[in-house]
Amino acid sequence: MTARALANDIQLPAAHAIPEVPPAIARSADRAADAAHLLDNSKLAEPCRACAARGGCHATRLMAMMPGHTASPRLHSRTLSQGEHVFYEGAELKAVYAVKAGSVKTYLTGAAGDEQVVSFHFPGELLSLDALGTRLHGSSVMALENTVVCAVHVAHLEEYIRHSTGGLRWFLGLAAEEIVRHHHTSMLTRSKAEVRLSYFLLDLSMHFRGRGNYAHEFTLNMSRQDIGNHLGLAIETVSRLMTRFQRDGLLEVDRRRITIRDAAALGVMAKIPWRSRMQ
Amino acid sequence: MTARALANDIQLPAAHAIPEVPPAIARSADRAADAAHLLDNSKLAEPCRACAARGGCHATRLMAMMPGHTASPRLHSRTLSQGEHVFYEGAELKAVYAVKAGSVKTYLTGAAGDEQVVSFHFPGELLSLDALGTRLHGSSVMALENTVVCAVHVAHLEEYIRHSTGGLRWFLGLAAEEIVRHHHTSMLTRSKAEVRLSYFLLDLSMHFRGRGNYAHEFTLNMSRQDIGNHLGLAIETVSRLMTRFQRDGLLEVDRRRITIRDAAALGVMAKIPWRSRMQ
DNA sequence: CGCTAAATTGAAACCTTTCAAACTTCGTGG
DNA sequence: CCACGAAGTTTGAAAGGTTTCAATTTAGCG
Repeated sequence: MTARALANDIQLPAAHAIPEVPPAIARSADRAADAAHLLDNSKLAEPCRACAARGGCHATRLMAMMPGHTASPRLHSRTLSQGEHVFYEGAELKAVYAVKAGSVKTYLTGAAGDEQVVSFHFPGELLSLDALGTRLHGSSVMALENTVVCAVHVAHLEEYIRHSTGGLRWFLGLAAEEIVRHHHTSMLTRSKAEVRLSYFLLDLSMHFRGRGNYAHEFTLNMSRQDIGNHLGLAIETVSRLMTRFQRDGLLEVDRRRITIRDAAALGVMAKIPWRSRMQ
Repeated sequence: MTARALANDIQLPAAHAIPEVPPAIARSADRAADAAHLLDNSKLAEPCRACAARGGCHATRLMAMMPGHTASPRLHSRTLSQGEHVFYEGAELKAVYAVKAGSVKTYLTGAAGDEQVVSFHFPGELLSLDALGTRLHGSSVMALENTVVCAVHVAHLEEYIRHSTGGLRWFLGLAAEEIVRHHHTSMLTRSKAEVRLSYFLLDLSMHFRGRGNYAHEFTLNMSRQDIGNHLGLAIETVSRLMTRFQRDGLLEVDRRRITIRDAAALGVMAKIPWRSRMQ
């Protein structure tokens, strides 16, 4: 692998610039997280309300199953700065995490140290579901900005699914949703660059709309590098397409600020079927 | 969309050559399946034993939860010929299906009638998990050869997860496995054609090995068109790569019969990490 | 045995990546 | 508060890989 190729990969912050992060390090990081519970909730509750408005916020669900959640929920929360990790691939699963505020990226590390951004996650979404089988994290999660995550012990999750009303249905729906998302992204494999990027932007737009924000105006929390890596495109291609989309009046780009001007045309380009959740 | 582009899409058999299959049709097909239970089990049991040997056969799990499974399991089974559908996208979910014998492909239908092969499934695997949330099938499933599927009512599945020992753990693992598979395939998005195809062949090889068959010699149940569609490659590219792989001594290709000659080299080409389940 | 579908092979067009360089932004330190 | 350096982004030009178009060969089926 050339140095050029590596340049398109994720850059770990200096403190974590270790070729292979040993499980021991990751575990100690998790222990630190456990110690950082009993956090101020005034700020945490805010994004959850936004999620609840949507009715599909998984974080709210998880909050509801925490002991004493109504009055003053004692969450096992953790704040992260940009670049900090929630957990590393290979680490032991100690809890399922929900994003409370901010945003994160999930990525895999290849044999050659190269990395692949699998997905981005926003408030209300769960993070470590892929570890429920092996009990080892199959991916790493890094904060894209100042972020708050909430940890729920797996035992609590299992109890909730097994005994709570609607808990099982909730989880079945969650699993199904994950698979459907997989199906959608797999359609991008055969698509051209413009389809991938337009789909990505619209998907993001719908995410923000679902959270009660403007759908046509938002800021990208991730770098061009992350976008390109995630979509399987060179960052130059992403940049060029952004420019072209703006030239064609589809959207306005100001650094990481995106304004969608012609959502319909963008939808046609993304080849989004009507039945899809993004209409 | 040009006629040429459509040529790479799935061709429905004449009997089903309807642009949009109405849910009514799909539902009647499901009803026919329900009527076709009480099937001969002598042949059905065989692939299940093979799965049981592996220890991870979901069909076996599901069989175990059927009433009276030990002596003469009364399975809601259904036999399909090549080209027949288990269910169509948009149809109401009536049961979760497991492949008992044969093989199927799962695909989505786009707005323009174009289609995308999402995955292939073999004995022991479950099919309609993506419908557990909406209770509507999010994808269509077609038999690639003479195939037998077993239907398990969702209520039974839920009861099993909730009350049976290890049932929940089993399902959590299943969901996690699905997500991990998603992660792996998403790595192919940014890969070149040779990586995609070599990964596909090795993945298939491991599938067969897990089922007690030879890992280095197997036959492709699907057409080049299906392979190309699934991998996001033109069928010509698939064909050319097959030829090249053979020329380079990586494998031998005789029509749909594949013999892997140099699995190590193929693994290097596929960039498979050591920790992966495919070693 | 002939027809039709599937698969293979060749050549040109197209798209994306790669290489290279300039430019902008942001954080840090003077 | 400004300057500087590092990182991120944009833009151009050439190289490479994949698709498309076209034609041929092979296999499957009635």
